[in-house]
Amino acid sequence: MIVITFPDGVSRSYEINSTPFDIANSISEGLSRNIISASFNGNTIETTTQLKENGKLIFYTWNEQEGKKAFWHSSAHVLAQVLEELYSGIKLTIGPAISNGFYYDVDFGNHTMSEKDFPKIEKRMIEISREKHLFKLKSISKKEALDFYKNHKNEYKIELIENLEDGTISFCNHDNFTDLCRGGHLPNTGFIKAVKLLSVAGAYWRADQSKTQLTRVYGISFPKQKELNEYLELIEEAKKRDHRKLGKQLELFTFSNKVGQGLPLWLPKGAELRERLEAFLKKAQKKAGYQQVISPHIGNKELYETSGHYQKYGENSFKPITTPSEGEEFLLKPMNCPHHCEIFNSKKWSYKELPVRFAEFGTVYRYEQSGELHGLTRVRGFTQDDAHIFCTQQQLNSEFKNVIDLVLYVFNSLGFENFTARVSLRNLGNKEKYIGSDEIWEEAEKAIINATQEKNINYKIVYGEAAFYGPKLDFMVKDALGREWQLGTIQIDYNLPERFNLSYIDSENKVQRPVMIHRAPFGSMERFIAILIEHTGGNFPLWLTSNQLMIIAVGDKHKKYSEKVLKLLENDEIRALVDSRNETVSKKIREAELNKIPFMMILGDKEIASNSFSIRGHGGKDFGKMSIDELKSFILTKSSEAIKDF
RNA sequence: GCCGAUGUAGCUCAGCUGGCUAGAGCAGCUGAUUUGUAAUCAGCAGGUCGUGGGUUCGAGUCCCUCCAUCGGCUCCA
Repeated sequence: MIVITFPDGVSRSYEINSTPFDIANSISEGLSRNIISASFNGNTIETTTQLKENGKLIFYTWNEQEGKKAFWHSSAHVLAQVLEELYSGIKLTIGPAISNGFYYDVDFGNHTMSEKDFPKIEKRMIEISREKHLFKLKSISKKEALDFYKNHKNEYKIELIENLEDGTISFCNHDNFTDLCRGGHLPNTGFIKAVKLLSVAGAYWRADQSKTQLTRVYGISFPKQKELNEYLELIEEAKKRDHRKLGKQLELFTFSNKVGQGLPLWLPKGAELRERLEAFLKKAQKKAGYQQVISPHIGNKELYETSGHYQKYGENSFKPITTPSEGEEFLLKPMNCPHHCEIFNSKKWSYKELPVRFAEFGTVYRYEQSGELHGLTRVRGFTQDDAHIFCTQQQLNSEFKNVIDLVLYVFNSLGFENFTARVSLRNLGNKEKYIGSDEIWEEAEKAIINATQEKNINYKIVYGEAAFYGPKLDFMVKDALGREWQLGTIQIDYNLPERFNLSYIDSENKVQRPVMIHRAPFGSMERFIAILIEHTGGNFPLWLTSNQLMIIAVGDKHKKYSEKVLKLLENDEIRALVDSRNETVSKKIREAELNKIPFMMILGDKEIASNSFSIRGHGGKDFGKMSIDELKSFILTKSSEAIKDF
């Protein structure tokens, strides 16, 4: 007998070699029907794995992410089976589950594959699923595994197996299909009731640009057709919140081929929104002891050679600008830090003056690869809400924590609750990508992790995401379609102070090197606004929106009165507009709705006579009648409730 | 940059296997209407069918080049 412990702490005894399925069945038949996957002592296992020792067992159903993973991973096996069936001689590589669905990377050889082929593949996947083939996992020796794939001439699988240890290798079979796999499958294919292939894309083998480009087929599957339909509807809804679409609709920004790819043009409404956000941050930064500085849009090439940026990025960026003077070269500013270092160097500093914090909404230009450009989230010209803090080693921890507070203040003020904090460290296997000694890096990494822990922020460590000059704490937020973007960032840097020979005089009159913190709570104005648009669906907070109220004059004769009301509101800094066009009230309401204006005032004979005005909220909410004074305090209160001072 | 897809009026979209002068709705302009909580009516104007080349008697439609956009990959100071 073996003792199985369940997540609720209850333990029960079972025959040795019982499977998770047997155990679930002993609890309830319903459970056994729903279990998709299980984990035993922390390892993912099959529902048919025989248990041979005491341990902790967790069942996974479709309701758990783990269950979905097994479901989708199993679906990837079925996809691979169909692809092999339809395209002879292709080579399979890997086919994992992802957060929404699965993909399979395939070397199609001479075959071509496009979205037109999806329907027949989906159809065949469903046919196979209906046949309820069991997923059978079996251990296999390294030699047998290698022989199998040598026979299939599949160099990718061979490479994978060569990196595995003998004794840990398994194959998964279902129907007539076999794949190298470590497990985590459905009991049988019959669970898969609905399949949708989503896209084809190129993907490099082992994520390495120098290796073969494979074809990646993305898909998603569900236990019920209804759930697939709901998922597709959800995607359609999410696409309506796409900032590129709303940016056009709400006339916030545009692009022009004549101006150039990835170079956003801010329209009046977008510019106003952006300036309001800048003012919001400037105000908080002033309280936090920052000083504004201004630096030019170009800098001498030497500046970036000193910083190391030119060596690192020069070849893949905008080329230097030459001048009539022989050998003189300037670069379009790709970052603000070197300029701020030189601002720091403009005088001699005493330890008594530190920390010094230089802030600038600095516009920078980077030649991003054409395929990477994406609306406002990835552009070639953008404005960072940048600042650099120069401090002593002793001040580093508290300065870092203050910056965390500022970032959290910004995120909270804008309703970004679902962010993740990422500690971005070096890829230790690729140290030549980074400048600075190990000691310096370790010190900086320790400082970031300490400060983050002291602030009680949940974080995950990701290797290989550091900047080349130092580690970072990044605040990641998802867009409407679930893609993750880095917004806020805080970076510790011991390297640029060295390279720019920054110094201050300490209390013992000795020359010391300051530490530098780079930070940008928004990240960039462009990306932040893009994500803000997607999170709010274009319904910006009242304190931020350009137009808070639309005064809708019922007829021509109410125009004058409307304008008088407008003046009164404007006196209290309420942002309103008058719509006195020769159109019906319904049409004017409709347009205010489409423009996502938070409040509408209907102004006609009745209102003028009673001196109270009918207020409608965006979406049709009726706020009843208000006097001008009531309306003023209503809007001002609502507006200030949403935003607290730093 | 790479893989795949797409590109028709300011916007959203029709235009079947190549065949009359390229269509519609919204927006715009003009006029009528003076309006009460999500589209008043009529008329007008608006397009080198992304660019350049080719095939053809004939190209929005087929082929090639380039440009841009979209989904990924790679990259992201």
